[in-house]
Amino acid sequence: MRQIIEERTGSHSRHPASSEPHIAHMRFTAHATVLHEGDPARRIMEVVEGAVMLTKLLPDGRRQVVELLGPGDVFGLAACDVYACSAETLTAAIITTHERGALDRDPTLAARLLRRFEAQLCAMHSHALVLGRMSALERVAFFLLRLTPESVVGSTLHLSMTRQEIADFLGLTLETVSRAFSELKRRGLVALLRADEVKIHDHGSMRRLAGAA
Amino acid sequence: MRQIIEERTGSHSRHPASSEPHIAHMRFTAHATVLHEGDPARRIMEVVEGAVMLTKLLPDGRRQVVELLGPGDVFGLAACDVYACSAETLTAAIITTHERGALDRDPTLAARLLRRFEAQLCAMHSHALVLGRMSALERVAFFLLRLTPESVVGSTLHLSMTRQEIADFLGLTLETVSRAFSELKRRGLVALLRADEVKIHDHGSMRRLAGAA
DNA sequence: TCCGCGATTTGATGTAGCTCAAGCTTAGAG
DNA sequence: CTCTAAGCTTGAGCTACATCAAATCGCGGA
Repeated sequence: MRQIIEERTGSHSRHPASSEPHIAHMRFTAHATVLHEGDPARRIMEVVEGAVMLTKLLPDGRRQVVELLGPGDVFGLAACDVYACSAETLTAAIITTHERGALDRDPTLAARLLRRFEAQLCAMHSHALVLGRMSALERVAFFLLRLTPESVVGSTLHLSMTRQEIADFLGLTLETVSRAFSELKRRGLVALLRADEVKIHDHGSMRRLAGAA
Repeated sequence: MRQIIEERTGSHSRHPASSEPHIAHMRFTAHATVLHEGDPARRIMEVVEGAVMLTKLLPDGRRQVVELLGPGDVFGLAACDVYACSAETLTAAIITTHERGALDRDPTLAARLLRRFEAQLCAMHSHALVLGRMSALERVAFFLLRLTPESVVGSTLHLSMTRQEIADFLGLTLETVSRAFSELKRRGLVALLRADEVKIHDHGSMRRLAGAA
């Protein structure tokens, strides 16, 4: 069905499409680097399948996971001519790319990306509220409720992120994230089947914690 | 030159275009509410002139200013069918609106908005890094360096926001913002001509504080 | 099965920024 | 010019989260 041309693994996949502009889809393993903040921004990318995180670094090494992406989401953006964020896969993933010029030539593509940008911008607005104004417990509750439908298997959520990655997404430390999970468990709002498998028991309380958003 | 049809003042201007879809441009005074979070999302809006802030509220009243907009920036977005943020003018402003359906019909408009969405999404990514990982002093330095060119008069910046608004943008309290201004002044990085007029003396140090971004 | 290592949890202590509480500054009205 | 009120600054103490430091868990390989 889908045209899969290349297989990329590990972290050796820097701006993979730049040298082979004809490639339509690329397959990545989990924990692969798709592109680096600061590299020349040649193409716009789209998640076809899997999960990707966008990160930004400060010179001293502090990291922020700025966005979590699922199928349909767009990345590889640039304010000037270099990528504004790095992108890493969280799971095995399939990525497709578009030439930047194609946005002007292909109105259908433009319309689709426009819709997706709107959704992603709204998600960023919510995230700003989380980062700027919510307590640690509220942030973790919000995070669990916002996990993509893809990560829900039966009634349990599968987190494909470490505590450190969650912490970097929520603007916390890994210890604080861990304590928040324990506190939610202690209060009976969730059960931790394993470190990366969560079952939500009390959706109402969780939603109240997360700001009823 | 520009077609100005309506004059709106104060906070009585709720989704002003919804009942008069033929209106192209609207003029607002400073501190006017352009639209409310949660109202039906009928139109997409664009800042023509002036400055607008987008805010989100939590049920208990905590507020986050999620985005600061200048000429060309787009707002009035919705993840579902209601506006995700409220919008208030910071200065006198001129706003234009587009029917949501026009995005599909008008490829030129779509292309323009696409470019702007990309820029705004990149700005949100930076803002996430600020909110999630920067100290109070760094946030304020970042804020001062990112003020729109419009607010720069000669060599001094004119802040059209109160300490509370800046605090809500940076995820701080107004006291902490005030202390950060005082600290920057004490260190000789800026001069405070008035509460709302700042002159940057040491751009290098400011840029270093703001993460050299 | 046992071992080893990375990830997680938990505990003890430190601190940046929040909260509460005065004063101070400034612009606008009378 | 004086008065007032809104906004700003500064101080003192508190608290949520960070930091530092051990355990403990759990999975892949021998």
